[in-house]
Amino acid sequence: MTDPSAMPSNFIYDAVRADVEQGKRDGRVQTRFPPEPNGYLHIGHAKAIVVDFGVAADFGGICLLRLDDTNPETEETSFVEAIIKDIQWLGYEPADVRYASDYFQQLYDWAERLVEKGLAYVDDQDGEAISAGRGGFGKPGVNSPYRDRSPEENLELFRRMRDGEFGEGSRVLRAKIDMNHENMQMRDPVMYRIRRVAHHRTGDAWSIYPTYDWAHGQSDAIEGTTHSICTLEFESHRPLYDWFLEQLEVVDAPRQYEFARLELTHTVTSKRRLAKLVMDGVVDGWDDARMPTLQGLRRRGYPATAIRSFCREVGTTRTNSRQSIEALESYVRRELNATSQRRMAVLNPLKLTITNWPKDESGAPVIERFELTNNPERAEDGTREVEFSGELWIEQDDFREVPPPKYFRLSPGREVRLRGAYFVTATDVVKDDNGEVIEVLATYDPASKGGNSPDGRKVKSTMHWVSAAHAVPLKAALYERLFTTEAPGEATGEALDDLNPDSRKVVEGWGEAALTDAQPGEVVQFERLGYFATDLDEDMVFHRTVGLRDEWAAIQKRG
RNA sequence: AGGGGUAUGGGGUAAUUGGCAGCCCGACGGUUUCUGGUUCCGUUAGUCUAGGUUCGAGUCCUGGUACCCCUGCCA
Repeated sequence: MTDPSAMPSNFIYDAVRADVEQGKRDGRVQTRFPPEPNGYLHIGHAKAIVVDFGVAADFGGICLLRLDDTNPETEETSFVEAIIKDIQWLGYEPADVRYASDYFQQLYDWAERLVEKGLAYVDDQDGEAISAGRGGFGKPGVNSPYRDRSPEENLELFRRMRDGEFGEGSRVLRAKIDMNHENMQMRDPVMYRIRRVAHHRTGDAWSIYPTYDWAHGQSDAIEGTTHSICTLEFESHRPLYDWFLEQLEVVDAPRQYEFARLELTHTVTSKRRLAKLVMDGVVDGWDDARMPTLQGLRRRGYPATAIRSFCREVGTTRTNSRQSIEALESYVRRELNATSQRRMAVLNPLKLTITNWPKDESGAPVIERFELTNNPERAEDGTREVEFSGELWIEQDDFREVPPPKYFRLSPGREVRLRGAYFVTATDVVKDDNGEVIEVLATYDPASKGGNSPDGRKVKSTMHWVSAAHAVPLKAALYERLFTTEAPGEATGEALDDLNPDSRKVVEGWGEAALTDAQPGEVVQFERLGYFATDLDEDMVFHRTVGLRDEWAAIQKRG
């Protein structure tokens, strides 16, 4: 069990702690993460995973993965595989993998029991009639004309439903509760419907399928779940959850607790809308680095640890709220700053020529090698060797012919440091026919070798660079927000209206040779440019994970 | 309209259950720095509202207000 002082402070932990201290269920704690295998996991699921697995781990209990596969029309085995992988990537290992479909027989037997007790009946009405009969808010419902069938007749009809004697949609099994109940969920909810669709696991074995309400609590009970944690929209289902377990006389029944789901600015988590992005070709796929799916975030280079600590930090409450995407990014930066290797790369190259750079006997420019630190936060990461010569690439942003106020980088007459190498002073520029600067001429101070001047003079800026003769070509995918508005979907009701056409831009640049050693999926910091993840598939393509906090950008913004 | 929930600085979230409103993100100012990154320090600003109980209220009571969820044979 985790040290209590290190545990999150919220109502769920309070409830679980109270149960444990009172010795309920022998102090056992068991949770489950119950996704429907009809799509990929996204950042919203990450919070549920962190809560479900976290509570279990903190109290020395276990957490199962249960695929809630009660609707055969939308579910696929491929999603199951992806879900398991994503959970493991996040850093959790389910104590067991179960399926609601494992319990179809038990669920069916229990349903017969309710029929026999007169607590469930077969309704021959169609969906429209059932809906109409349910009444409305403040308006009572009316009993189905089939509500008072005898248990014997119901049992016979229910078995014939199971045996596939009736057409799809022609009959349902409903719980017999109260058509006048103030809670709509209690107005004789449907427990089984007829579906002549192959199920991804049970095939054609069943022609009736349990609904969420009938399957969920009972599955929890079968598994021995003690605390069934779900999101707020299921709150009104809780009385029904309890009712079923009570009628079945389950001892030590699980209890349901609801928390607010995670919402993020600039982020869509509706499965329908994400699917549309994929279908319309707006993104390359579910693992496109702009997608909020766990696969997308992983491809973008978000560390699983950052996602986990973010989810812990936002907490578990019953208050609907929306987190800013910047908050998530700040966790990503914190993690990456501590762990990522530093490399120099130039995305918008501008040539810098050192006019007083020496040549060797053959007339070729001298090549020097410098040892550069891999990570200033972590000395044990060591150094790497980088070639330096008189022809370099620097970032276009790092030079201004006419420097604005507070601009510290290179401009004519100003001296700056090339990181780890020399002090250089810009002396002149070369322009093209349009008057654009295409080359900067500079002189270097041989005494400043290694990056410090023996006379102790200071420079205000240190810039990154790559040697033109030694640089390797690379591509970088730069990302802007996929959605322009803060809360897509709110203004128009349709997220896709707010799409940002410039959400991805690919640029070609130059990087130091050491970048070719980066492992697929590894995130490196391009100094001053931000964090980039090496692509898993393509050669020398980097995804921008997040930028650096940039004070100069803030100065510019302020004007 | 009926039922169920929720309200704490700009955003998020705590408060030993009636006892000094704390923390994270951001913003701002300074510090450190061979990354305008990082570090460190500081500033800013809050209990939805109107009453009530109390020595004392974010917490309890009463009345408002705002927002969320519920009328699938989805989950």
